[in-house]
Amino acid sequence: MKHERPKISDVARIAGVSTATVSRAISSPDRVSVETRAAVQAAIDSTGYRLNHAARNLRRRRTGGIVALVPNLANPFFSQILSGIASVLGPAGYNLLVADTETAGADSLLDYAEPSRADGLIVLDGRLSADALRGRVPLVEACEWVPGLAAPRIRIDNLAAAELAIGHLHDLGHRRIGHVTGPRGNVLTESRLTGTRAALAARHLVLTDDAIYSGDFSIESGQAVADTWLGQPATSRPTALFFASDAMACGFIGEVQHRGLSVPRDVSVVGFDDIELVAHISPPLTTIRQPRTDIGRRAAERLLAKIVGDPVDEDTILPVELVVRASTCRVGRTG
Amino acid sequence: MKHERPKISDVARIAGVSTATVSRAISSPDRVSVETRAAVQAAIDSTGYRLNHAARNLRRRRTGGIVALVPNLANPFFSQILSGIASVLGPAGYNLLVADTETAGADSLLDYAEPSRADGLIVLDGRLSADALRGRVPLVEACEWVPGLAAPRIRIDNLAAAELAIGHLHDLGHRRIGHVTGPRGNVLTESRLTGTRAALAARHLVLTDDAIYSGDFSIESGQAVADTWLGQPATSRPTALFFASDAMACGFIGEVQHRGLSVPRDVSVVGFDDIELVAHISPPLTTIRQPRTDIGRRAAERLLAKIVGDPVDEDTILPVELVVRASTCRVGRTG
DNA sequence: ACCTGATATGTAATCGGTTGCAAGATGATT
DNA sequence: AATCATCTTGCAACCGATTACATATCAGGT
Repeated sequence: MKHERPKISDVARIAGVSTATVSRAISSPDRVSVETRAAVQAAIDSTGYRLNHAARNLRRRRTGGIVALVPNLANPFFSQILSGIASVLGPAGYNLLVADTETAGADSLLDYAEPSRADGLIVLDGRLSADALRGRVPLVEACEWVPGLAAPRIRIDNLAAAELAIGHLHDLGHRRIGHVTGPRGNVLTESRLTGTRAALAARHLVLTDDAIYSGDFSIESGQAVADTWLGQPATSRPTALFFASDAMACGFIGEVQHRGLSVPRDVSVVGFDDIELVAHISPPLTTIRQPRTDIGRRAAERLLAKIVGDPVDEDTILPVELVVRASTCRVGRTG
Repeated sequence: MKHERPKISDVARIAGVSTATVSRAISSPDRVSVETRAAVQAAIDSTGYRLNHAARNLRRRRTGGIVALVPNLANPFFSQILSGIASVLGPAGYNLLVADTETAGADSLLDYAEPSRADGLIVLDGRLSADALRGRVPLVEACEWVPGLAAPRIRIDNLAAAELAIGHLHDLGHRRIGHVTGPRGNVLTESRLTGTRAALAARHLVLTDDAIYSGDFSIESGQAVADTWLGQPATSRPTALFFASDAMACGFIGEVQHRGLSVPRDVSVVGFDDIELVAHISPPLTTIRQPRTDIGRRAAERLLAKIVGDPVDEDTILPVELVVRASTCRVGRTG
C-alpha cells in the first residue's frame, strides 16, 4: 500500500486511456463512450483517486470560492444570512469563505476581493470602501450597501418598514413616538431614521431631537437608552419607541423591567429584525420581520448569475412584515 | 491599458530579473539583495501585480484554507465560535471555509475533508462519521466530538457543568430537580444527562424518568417541554429544571409565563451556554457560561500547530462557570 | 595568488489537471 | 465507391507560480 496520492495519470494508466480522457470522463461524461467511462470509474474506485482542486482551478482560471464579508460574525443576525448563502452555494459547487471585517485588516480585505482567491464576493458591510471593491471581482451587496458602489443589491425597504412600525404605534393612539438608531453613518441607520421621520410627518408629527436616541444595534446600547429615557420626565418622554434592532429593544426592555416599569403598559416597543428569540421573551416583541435566510439565498443566486454573465437586476427589495406581538398596546391603557 | 492580469513573468521582465527572483522577493525577502528587492517591489507596484493563489497552492501542495463543519450555521451559538476561529485563521494567512452539515450532503462533506480543498478541518458536529473523517486531513474537534475519532478536542467539562447547576439548585433547597436534554444521540446530550444523574446521586437524589424531558436544543422544544411540565401534577413535578441549552430554557420560560406562572417563583430554571441575550430577558437567566470565542480560538490554534507538525495535546478542557442571575431562587419562596 | 564559504541570481523541472487540435473509426449519404 | 459528418480518443501545450540545482561574484584567510 503506497501512500502517495494517486493522480490523474495513475488513473489513466490503470484504465488504459490518456489523462485527457480521464479528465473528460470526470467533467463531461457525455463526451466519452460508455465503456471508457466505466473503465475510468473502475480505475478511480480502485485507486481512491480524488482530483486536485488547485490544479483544476489554475487551469480553469477560477477558484470555486465565494467570499462573504461580514461585519461581525458573532452577530446572530448575520449567521442566518450566511446560512441562506451556504444553502445555495454548496449545491452549486462553490465554497463559502467567510471573512470578518472586524478582525481582518483593510489590506487583507483587498486580498479577498481577488480573482485568484474568489470568483465572487458578497458584501454585507456598508462601511467598506467603494474604491477598494470596484472593478475586481463580481460582487453583490446584501442588507447593507456601500454608497457609490454600482452593484446588485438585495435589501429590504427600510422606509416602508419604518412606515409600518410608526403606523402601528400611531394606530394605537401614540403621539409621542421616539426612535432608537443604529450607529451613525450606517446606511441602515440613516434610512430607518429617515423613514421614521417621514412616517411621522405624514401624520403631522415631528421627531424632536430628544426623541432620537442613538444606539449601535447592540444590547448594551439598548440598555443605555433605557437609562436616558427613564431620566426624561414621564409627562413629555415618548410613550412608544421604535428600535432599529431587536437587540437594542431587548436591552431596553430588560432594563426598564429591572427598574420596575412594565412593557407595554409604561412604554410600547417595536423592534427590527425578528431574530428568533424575541418571539419568546416576555412580553413577546412586536417587530419588523426581515426574511434573513431569503436575503442570503437571493444574494447568492444573484451572484452566481452574475458570474456566468446572465443579466441581473441591479436592485432587489424584499418585503418586510410587521409582526404584532405583546410589546405594544394602546397608549395610556392600564394593565 | 491592457486588461490581462500581470503574471510573475511580467514583473520579472520589468524588474530585469528572473521569475525565481521575483518569487523569492515576495516570499522570502531576506534571500534577495536590497536593491533587487526594491526593483521588484517597484515593478509590482507599477504593474499592479497580485499573485495567483491557485498556482502557488498547486506548487506548494497546500490550499491555504481551513474548513469548519458546522451543524447549523443559523445557530448563534456557532457563529460566535466561528468568530473565534476567524480571528486566529485570518492573521495566520488561512481562509476560513464554512460548510453547513445540514445543507451539505454526506459526499460533499467528504469533499471538504480533502487535502486539495483544505489544509485542515475543524469539526463542530458530533454526528459525522468517524470513518469518513479518519486519515484524511489534520483535524480538531470543538464542542462536540465524534466518538471513536482520535483527534485533539477542545471542549468543556460537561460533567462539571452539570455538577455546578445541580449543586446550585440543591443549595437553594430544591429536591425535585428535572433535566431537559438535547437531541438523543448527541454527545453533549449524553454527557450532560450523565452529569446531572451523577450530581443528583451524589446528593442522594435520583433522576426519575418523568423528570427527564427530551428536547433538541431548540426554542420550540423548550416550549413543548413547558407543556409537558405544566401537565404534570404540581405536587410532584420538579420545582427546578436544568436545561441543556439556553434556547430551550428561553422557550420554556416564555411559555410558562404566557400561561400565567412565574419564574423563578413557580419553577427555577438553569440554562446552558450563556448566549448573549439571556442576561437581558426577564428574569435574567441563571446559566452555565461556555467560553465560546475562546473555544474557537483554541481550536484554530491547535489545528495550526498540528498542521506544522508541532506536538499537540490530545484533549483540552476549558473551564465553565455558573452565572447566577434571577431565574433561580429558594424552593417554595413566595414572591 | 589560490582556496573557501557565503550570498545572490538564473535555469528549468515541476505541481496536477484541462483543452485546442488532429487523427482514426464509424456510419450515413449520394 | 467516394464523401462527409459525428463520435472518441490521444498528443502536447498550458495555467502561474515555486524551488532544487547550478553558476557567478565577492570577501576574507593563508
